[in-house]
Amino acid sequence: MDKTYHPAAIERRLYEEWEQRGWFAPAGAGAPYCIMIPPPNVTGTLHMGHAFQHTLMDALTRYHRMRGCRTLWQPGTDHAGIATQMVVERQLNAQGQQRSTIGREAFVARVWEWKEQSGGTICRQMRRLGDSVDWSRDRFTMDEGLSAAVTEVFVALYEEGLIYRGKRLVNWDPVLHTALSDLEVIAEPEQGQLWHFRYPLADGSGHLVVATTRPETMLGDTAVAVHPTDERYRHLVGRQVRLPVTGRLVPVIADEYVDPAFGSGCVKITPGHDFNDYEIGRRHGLPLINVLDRDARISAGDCAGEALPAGGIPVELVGLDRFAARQRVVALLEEAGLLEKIEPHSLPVPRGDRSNAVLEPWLTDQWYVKIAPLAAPAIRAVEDGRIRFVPENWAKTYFQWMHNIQDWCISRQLWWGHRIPAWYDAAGAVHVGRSEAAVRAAHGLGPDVVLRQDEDVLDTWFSSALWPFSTLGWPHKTPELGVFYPTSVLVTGFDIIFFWVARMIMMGLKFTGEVPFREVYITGLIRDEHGEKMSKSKGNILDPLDLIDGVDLETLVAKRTSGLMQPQLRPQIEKATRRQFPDGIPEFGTDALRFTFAALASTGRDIRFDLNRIEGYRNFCNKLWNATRYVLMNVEGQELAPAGTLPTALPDRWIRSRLGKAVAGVHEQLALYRFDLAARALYEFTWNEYCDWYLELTKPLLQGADTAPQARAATRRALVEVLEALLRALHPLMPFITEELWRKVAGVAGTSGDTVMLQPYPAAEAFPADEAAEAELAWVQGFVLGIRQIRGEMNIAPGRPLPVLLQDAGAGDRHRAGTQLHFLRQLARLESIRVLEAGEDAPACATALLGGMKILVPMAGLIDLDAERERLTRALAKAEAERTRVEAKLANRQFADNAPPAVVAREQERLRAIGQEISQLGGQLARLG
RNA sequence: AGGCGCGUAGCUCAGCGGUUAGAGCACUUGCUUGACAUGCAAGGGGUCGGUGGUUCGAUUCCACUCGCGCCUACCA
Repeated sequence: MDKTYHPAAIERRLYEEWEQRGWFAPAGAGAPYCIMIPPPNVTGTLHMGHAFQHTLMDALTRYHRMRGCRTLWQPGTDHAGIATQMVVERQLNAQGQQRSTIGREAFVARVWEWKEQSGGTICRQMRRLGDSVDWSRDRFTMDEGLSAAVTEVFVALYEEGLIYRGKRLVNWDPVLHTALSDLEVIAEPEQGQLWHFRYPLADGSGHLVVATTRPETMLGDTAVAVHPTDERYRHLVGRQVRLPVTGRLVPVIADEYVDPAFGSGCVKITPGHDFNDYEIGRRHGLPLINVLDRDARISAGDCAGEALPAGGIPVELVGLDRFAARQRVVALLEEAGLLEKIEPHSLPVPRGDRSNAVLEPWLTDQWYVKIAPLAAPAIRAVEDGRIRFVPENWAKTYFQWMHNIQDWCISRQLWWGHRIPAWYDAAGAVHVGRSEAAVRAAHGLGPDVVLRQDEDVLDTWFSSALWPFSTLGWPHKTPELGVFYPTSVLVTGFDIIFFWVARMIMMGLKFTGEVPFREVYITGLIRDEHGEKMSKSKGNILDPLDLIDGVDLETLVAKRTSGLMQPQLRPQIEKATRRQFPDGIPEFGTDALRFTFAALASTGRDIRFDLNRIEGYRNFCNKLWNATRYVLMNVEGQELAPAGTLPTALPDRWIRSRLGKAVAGVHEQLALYRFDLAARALYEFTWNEYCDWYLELTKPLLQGADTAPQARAATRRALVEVLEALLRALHPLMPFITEELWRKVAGVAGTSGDTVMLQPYPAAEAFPADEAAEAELAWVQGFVLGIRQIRGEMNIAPGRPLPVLLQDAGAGDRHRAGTQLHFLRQLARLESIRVLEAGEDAPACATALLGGMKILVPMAGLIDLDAERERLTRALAKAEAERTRVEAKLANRQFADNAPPAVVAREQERLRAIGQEISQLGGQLARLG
């Protein structure tokens, strides 16, 4: 074995073997355990958030597989409609081509090409992460089977009246030319202006003032609204104003919606271009005028397809972009003397989450899912506990959204996606069915009738919502569906609770009658070391593979600065990257990365990724590697006690007891999804107990001349057995190194099996608690620590053997000093131990306390008297302060009367012990003079 | 506006109604100790954001407050 661990040397080889031998596929007849991967964008790459979640999913998967479950981690990708279409369109544009000129069919073919070309990236990344997904079941949302499920669901919902087509205001992206759902809109406050315009009353008796942030939409105003109780305007309600620029007459109406305190208290109402105005328009039966085209340029104006009522839009405005039109409209009003004032005003501006374009509420025909009937059962499923959120607080977020849920706009004016299964005849009547043939058959439409399929595709999330059952073969009643659905747990981030989690619950319940998963474990979001969200535009992204393999600075800079949406950010990103990683990133290996993710997975919702952490866990890998090296060096080719031999040596008994407790903790924490605590339990056991104490304790046993061969064989057995179990316990978190080491150790341990991943996960009961051994070893540790403390603080060379005297040793102490002598000698580097008889005087010594006993190190030639005096004085002061505290506590009647007796007793014992300590320290100090 | 989260050592984070609040990293000191310098040993460092309350006892529970952040909705 190498002296240090080199992950690159083993990772790929082991993964290939796992995959080739089919070990990821569900096997056996155990209880089913299933996790559905949140499908990443097929043409994307995995970022740190994916790597984090994959680590947790794989840990759960491997853990349950080792516990004998029939375990399926279902992989796959989604087609990411808008994102993918945008990428391919950009490629096209770069070649001087346009989507519109090559046509739909050719374009979709190009997208498929791109998918084939780039789709392998994610699979490669997942393999490097060690993901034990069943690749034979890999699925893609645009696969035939999954597409059939989409059609089936669409038709069924339509036939039940839960999908409808309607002309409504939608969030329109004038750049991508598609409708978006509410969730795809990002509204950030931006600095704008509030324009105050005078709208003359039709009878010439004056004017009223409206305030608006969007002057250009006044071309489509169909009313002015005031609050019904607003005394200033009450008399105007029912009268008419002449809309400037267009000259149309519009009524003054009263509506509760108006806030009299804002602006002038009069609101222009544009039902065609504002969601609130749309509602007001409906309440008051106002006409609806559309003044924008699909590019958000001023159109000639139409009234839901009808001719514009009296008064038109000036020709000079038609065709102007909305922002240019805004300036012209303001100028026109100013020229007409109707501009009262302009105020600066901050307002939320809706932008598309992909295009970043300012969206327009726009009147179009779209398909909607009527959501309330689906939401109600989905709410109940969480309320009654059929689905449990972890941490449970996220249920609140879920409920809040579900209770206010709006109908879901599912049609997108894109070419890449599931085409809507609806056909129109020449008269424009719509027919929905599983295929054109089915539609013709169902409606008796002969071949002479021309049918045209709806041009639109479905929201990508529509197909993602079916993922838990469509991947298992639904609508067919496949065996897998029967075994693995409902799935066990969904692991995902809180950012897609609405997009995905809620919709899966609704669709799952609707189409299978069962919840799609029993638990939802919501992870935090990985951020950079400053707590900033990682994003391409911030230039702070890390590729998980770069942490695994390492990356040089130039490559890293190139990665972070290429393909930027805003190229002007390049210099600052480059500078920051060079500052943060002057030497690039070293190789850490997959296991170190995975252990880091697990250790960071606490309940918080922001997780800062700190390179120092991963470095620490790389060292941990190396520690484990070297511990194994030590074990093998001491065991290989040597005689071992037969398996099942119960250990008798104290260290062997102790480490098994400690392992049992550590393993119990891991089981407990994993059941709670506390990967951080599970990781910590394993880390601390491995490093602080197995390596720091146990391996050191085996040295006198194995290397000392005074140990019987049989005893050595027994210790070798314990050494190997505990390591073997530890490797199994660590495997779900660190699959590669544990596999490599386990294969070396298993043979020696006499365990058969080709792989650790199919071995049983250690049970705590296999290593029962041995409290006597723990107490005994705690005494040894206390002894050793006492000596080390003296050594450390007195600057005594670590190698120098010390003679030690024991004073006030009880019977137990005397016995232990005898039986554990060889351990004390080795670990504390003792020359000799002598027990002082009662009344026997000791020379000047440095002192350590162990229970009632004093451990004395004679000072002659070793110890600085002043230093020891100072040390004792410090300890004494500390002990006295403590005594004061405890005394005060016990003297308090309230405490003595009210606190539980056990607590009071503990304080009394504490007082006794501290009193003893003080007298011992005081005596020792006095002796030093 | 409503909802939620966070604030503990220099940094990143655990923890918890009851001994002296922990870890990793960083820091100081000493070590080529026969697995490991990606290591070993010792050490320094915190009035647990603030105020008030409940309690025998609060870092922990409650209220208020300050600071930071997120989500949903949104007044033209």
